[in-house]
Amino acid sequence: MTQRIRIATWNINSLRLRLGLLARLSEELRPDVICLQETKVPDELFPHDAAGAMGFGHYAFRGMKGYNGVAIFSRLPLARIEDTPDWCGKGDCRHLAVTLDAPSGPIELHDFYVPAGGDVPDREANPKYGHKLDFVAEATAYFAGRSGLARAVLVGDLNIAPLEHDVWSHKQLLDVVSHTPPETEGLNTWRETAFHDAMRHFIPDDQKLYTWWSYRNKDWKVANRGRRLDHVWVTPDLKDSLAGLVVHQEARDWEKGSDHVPVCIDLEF
DNA sequence: ATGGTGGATGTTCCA
Repeated sequence: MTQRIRIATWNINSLRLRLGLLARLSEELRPDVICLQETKVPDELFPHDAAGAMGFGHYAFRGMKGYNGVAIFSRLPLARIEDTPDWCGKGDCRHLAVTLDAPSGPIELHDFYVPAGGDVPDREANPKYGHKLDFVAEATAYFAGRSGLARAVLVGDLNIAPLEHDVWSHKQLLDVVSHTPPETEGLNTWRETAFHDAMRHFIPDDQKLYTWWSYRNKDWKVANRGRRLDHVWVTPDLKDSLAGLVVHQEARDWEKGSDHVPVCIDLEF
């Protein structure tokens, strides 16, 4: 008897503003677990009724006022992993880790929101860019120290498009934050510590693949100047369990939608 | 070379 688990990741860009669209995502894609980023809701204002109303009996969240924020809604029981680093010592709410109680056995799930990094790709001129590179380096060191990590899934808005065909124009974006060599090399090194790129498992490297289109381009579909900023990674032992990928591109046309679209991965055991 | 849009906040930050 095979067990299928669907895990979704979505930068929702305000949980409270888009509760209705989250319900729509839940109905259209029927994920077992949804990892959210940019919830932009402080913990004391978290909408506690939302998860249950959408059929998710279990949830965890870490938010702050105005910015950042991550949350996980789940049909499977989950236990929060508490002893995770305070990345760059900033107290930001950019990472949530849980253990999912899946029928096939526990799965360690990491939900990340990597700093966007500002506009100028220069550490000196733009401290946000340095923060982004430092965050990636710290995360790399953390997972490098987790030797033997298995049955783990890492998802989130990593704010870096690492491959040539993760952006609409590799050459034109080499100096644009999200696709500069220090970022792409850093992200690839992080992934290689312990993970396999689950999206590129299904879509070859030479095919364009995007999860984000800027709000600043009105006719996003015509210009199609997208980037793959959202990612799903799995430890190598889960590679043979990968059973499907959905990049829910139509969500970019939802009324008052996010600039990111949901991504789902299916695991079959 | 610039500005374009959107969310939370509060007269500006962040993306």
